[in-house]
Amino acid sequence: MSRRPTIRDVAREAAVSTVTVSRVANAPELVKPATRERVEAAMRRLGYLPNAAAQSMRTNVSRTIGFLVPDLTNYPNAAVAKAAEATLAAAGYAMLLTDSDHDAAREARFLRLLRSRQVDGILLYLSDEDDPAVQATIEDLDIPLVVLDRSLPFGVDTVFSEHRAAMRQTVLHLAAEGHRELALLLPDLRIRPVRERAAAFVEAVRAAGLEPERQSVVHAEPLAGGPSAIGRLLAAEARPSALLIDGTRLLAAAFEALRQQGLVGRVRPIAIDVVEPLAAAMPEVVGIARDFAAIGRQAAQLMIDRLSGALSGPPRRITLASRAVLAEQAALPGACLGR
Amino acid sequence: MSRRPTIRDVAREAAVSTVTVSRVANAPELVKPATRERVEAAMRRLGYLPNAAAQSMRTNVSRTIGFLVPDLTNYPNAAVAKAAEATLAAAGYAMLLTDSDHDAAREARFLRLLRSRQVDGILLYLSDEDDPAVQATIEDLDIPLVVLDRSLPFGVDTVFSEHRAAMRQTVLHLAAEGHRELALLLPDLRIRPVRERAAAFVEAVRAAGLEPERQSVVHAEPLAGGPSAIGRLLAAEARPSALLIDGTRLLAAAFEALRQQGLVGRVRPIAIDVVEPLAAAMPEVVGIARDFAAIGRQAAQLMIDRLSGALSGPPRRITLASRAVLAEQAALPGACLGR
DNA sequence: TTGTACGCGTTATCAC
DNA sequence: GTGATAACGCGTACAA
Repeated sequence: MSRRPTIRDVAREAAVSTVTVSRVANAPELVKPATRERVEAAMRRLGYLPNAAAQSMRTNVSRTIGFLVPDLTNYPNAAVAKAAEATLAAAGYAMLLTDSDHDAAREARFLRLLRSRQVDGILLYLSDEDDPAVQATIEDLDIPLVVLDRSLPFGVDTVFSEHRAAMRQTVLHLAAEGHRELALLLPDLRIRPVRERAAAFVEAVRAAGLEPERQSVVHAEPLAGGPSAIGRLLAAEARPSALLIDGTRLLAAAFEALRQQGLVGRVRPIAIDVVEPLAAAMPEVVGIARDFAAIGRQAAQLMIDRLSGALSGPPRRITLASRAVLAEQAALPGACLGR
Repeated sequence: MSRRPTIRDVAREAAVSTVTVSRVANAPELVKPATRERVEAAMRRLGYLPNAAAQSMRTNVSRTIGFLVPDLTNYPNAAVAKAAEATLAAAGYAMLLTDSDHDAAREARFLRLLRSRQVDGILLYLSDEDDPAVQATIEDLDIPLVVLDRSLPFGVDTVFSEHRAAMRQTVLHLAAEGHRELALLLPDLRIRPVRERAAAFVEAVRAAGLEPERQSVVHAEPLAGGPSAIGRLLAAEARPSALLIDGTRLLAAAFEALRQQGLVGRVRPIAIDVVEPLAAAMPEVVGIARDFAAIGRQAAQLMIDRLSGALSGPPRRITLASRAVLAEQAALPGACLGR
């Protein structure tokens, strides 16, 4: 395992200067075909690969994008990351992925780390859009940034999801089915989608003419206090007849609570942003879905356009729709899930 | 947005040489405290961050690890990647993530790309362990490689999962419950876990004394032909009474087929390697589980030890267990899933 | 069409 | 304890 071949080795092998080798790689049209072939043959013979670190140093461009997510095992994060990676790779960019595990301190640290690693831009899923330290770090960034579905108090390129219409549709649908008590179960996070959904729920409940004091919005930790908060909700005398649940983890917690209290089939579960294979397995449960691949593609494309200069000027804000997909209650197995 | 400060700017600001600045960053104990503080102050004032590309060029070390997965939206991939990233980050390594989307050609390409990006090592989930081009690319690699649960015809550091014991246990359990016709549903991939499970199933069926010709192993594309292959299986006259299903996607396809044929509740579904929140939502379905976080940690640690020199010598093979977790059939809602 | 010369930001080496 | 200097691999003026 000897030293890896450099541009100089190739130059020697092909009996040209390093400049010519560099040109064969970066601007082949400037090199006479015969010379080019000689150089390419030498490259193949030696197994030459350009040294990205050296290129990056020389050009001040790494063709690498950082992506920071709160939790990669959360399906939306993974799906968006996957689509973004594919789009970036097609444009010649690699993706440096970091997972903050919902820790704002780690987020600030990773942002600096990515910066120090010379990434050309950052795609960002924040776990707390209010955190001042993180906000300050972001504002200090001197590279393009694309934020995913967060509201920040300054202008940034952002890919938003529209959450309100689908929520409204879902609530109206449930009201039309005769549900009089609804509950919305949300993770306890300070992020835009949670806030939008809560606000839209309250509005929609009013629009549907449901008694406001019999509807509830519960913020729960999916893992820690989640199940018990849900348990309390279900034990209340004005128990909801339908439960809108945000995310796969809370959905699992909700099922557990329903099972424990023998309420399966008596409370209709409606899932928001649920992992796709699960949605396929239990379509009767899905309420609101998003096209995560499209989100990832758009975010990556926005980044690519910023870096290529195809897009310049003030922060761009893209909004993608959510979809309400509700089966008829009549067609539901409802009573049959769990125990 | 002016030029980013370099080590020279800091040196000037602190009235020392660049060497001293470098030492403050890399070997602070060699610098007199007073000097060190002056330098650190200058760093903070200027917002200095070392240029990773320059470091990498000088030292030939990037402190970056590549991770290639077949599909990031597949829960096991994401969970392993997350744990690996956390372990690597704690050791000062960043993770360059690529997704081959189950395309062997892309795998070979990404391996070269990672190499060209000067990653110090590669963690590898292969989508086809038999592909000769990929195998050749791997053997050519001159950096540490940790393979995840694949059998390759040459020695490599590998983190395996043990699949057989749990499969055997599960089959015996089902036989004891009275099931006489079993079917195992696997993705159509040439990878070790699929082969191990198939082999263990055949063995276990024999050990349980079940009639071999009434048991089946079906390889199905999760998306394309999957549902129809499952449909045929269920339409056969010797229809299985229990279905062991590998992976979340096939599980979804299986539910769809069961629903279509009105067999929900008459065929017991048993899931292998299923996404965790789904397992929490439908515990009655889970059959075999693995600790993906442990897998990711072990793989990352193996890599770190290779790079630090803590581990040297012949390829290391680590094997982690699977867990059979079967609820009693009597306690199952069985008859109640889907419609 | 090709080559010479230099510098990107950092660290290893060796001298002081 | 600190500094001068060279070198890492590459791309780019500029010259030929």
